Amino acid sequence: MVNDRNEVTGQAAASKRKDARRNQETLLNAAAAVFVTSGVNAPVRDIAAKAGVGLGTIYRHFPTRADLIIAVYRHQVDACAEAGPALLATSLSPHAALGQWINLFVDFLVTKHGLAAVLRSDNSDFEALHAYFLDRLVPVCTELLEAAAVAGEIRPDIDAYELMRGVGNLCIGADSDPRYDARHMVELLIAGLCRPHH
Amino acid sequence: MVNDRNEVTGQAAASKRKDARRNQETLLNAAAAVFVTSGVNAPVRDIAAKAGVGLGTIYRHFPTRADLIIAVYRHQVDACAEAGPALLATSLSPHAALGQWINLFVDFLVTKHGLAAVLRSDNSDFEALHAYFLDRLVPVCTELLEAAAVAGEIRPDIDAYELMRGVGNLCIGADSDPRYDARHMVELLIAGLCRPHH
DNA sequence: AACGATACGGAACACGGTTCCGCTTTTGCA
DNA sequence: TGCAAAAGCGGAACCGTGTTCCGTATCGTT
Repeated sequence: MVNDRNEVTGQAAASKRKDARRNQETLLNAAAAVFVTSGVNAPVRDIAAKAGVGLGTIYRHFPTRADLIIAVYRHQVDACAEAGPALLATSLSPHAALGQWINLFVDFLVTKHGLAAVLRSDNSDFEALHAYFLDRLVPVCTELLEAAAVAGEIRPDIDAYELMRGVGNLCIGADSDPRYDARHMVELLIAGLCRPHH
Repeated sequence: MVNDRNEVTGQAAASKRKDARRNQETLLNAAAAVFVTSGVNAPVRDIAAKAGVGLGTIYRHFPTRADLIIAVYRHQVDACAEAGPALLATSLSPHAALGQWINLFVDFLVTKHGLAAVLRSDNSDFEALHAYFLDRLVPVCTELLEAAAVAGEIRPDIDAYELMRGVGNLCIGADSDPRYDARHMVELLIAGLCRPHH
């Protein structure tokens, strides 16, 4: 098996034409740059322009806007996923580890203008994005939750998927509104996880 | 003062032409119906069709989609606002009253497919909608929060605006995803409001 | 050098909100 | 009652977006 997986989201691509690979790289960079300055909702055309590339090129490399977003943020999501077990391995209590990990996740979402909103767009075009985040992050969250539950620090009936969605939702519009501090709300939510005291 | 306020969102309109008033009524009903079946994001054209009316007609009565939404839900928002003081006047503890009131708000949001998302759309077209909800509900929430804080039931540093936004955000996509129960997350958030126990 | 496969650019299409304007209905006044 | 101005109406047209399609250009192999 030669392993030149690429499909769309996989990174390594050994077998494509040279210009194709160069363009994909260019696009990823252009997209990242545009996302930073104009938010994740920047028009595809803007990205094409920034990359000096035609629309067709974008859509061959990334069949859909969401695929482009996934590709751009793949690394960071993966990094977040890997941080979970790492935190659990420290001397932190499981609940503290969970808190830290959620913080990482929130940082990530809040940093990318509009990403949280896009994640939750009921627009079916973004199912792929949604799915990727979930596939990667929910298992990690489950692990952390379980550890904290076993340690008796939190209620044992919390569902990771629900929690992730809740946190993700809380981050929507966190930039672009100085009166709303998503971190604060997330903090409250995490506090609410603790066993109700008698 | 003759009080035939109407502008756009006010209901009573004594001074318009008969057909105009009839059409406005028709539109409100058609919109409400379409919102129920197709969600708040139904295309304006669908509403026009349902009402048997041209696009121009909609836009004269409601300069923007958001204005139409406001008009349709005005009553319910007002009812929710009025429920706040009423709950506080019962024998419930302030924190319980707050919980009930938030429940009312959540019910309202979750019932209308996509309303919560629209409320938080960073699309500037919906500023009016956003503003109306806030103007009406934040003061009530503030009152409830203060009462609970004075009673020593919750942390005293909770901002009503932030809380409303948080709750609103948690309700996004609550329908259309059986795995996500917004009420559950809101419950956790409200639990997180309680003074941290030593 | 030539040729087939691969990739490219961007015009064209679908769709949703919004604007514009010529036509119709209502109203107020003579 | 008759009629002109005012108020409304319908819907074609416009704009911004995502996505598709296809003729053309480029690559890499023979």
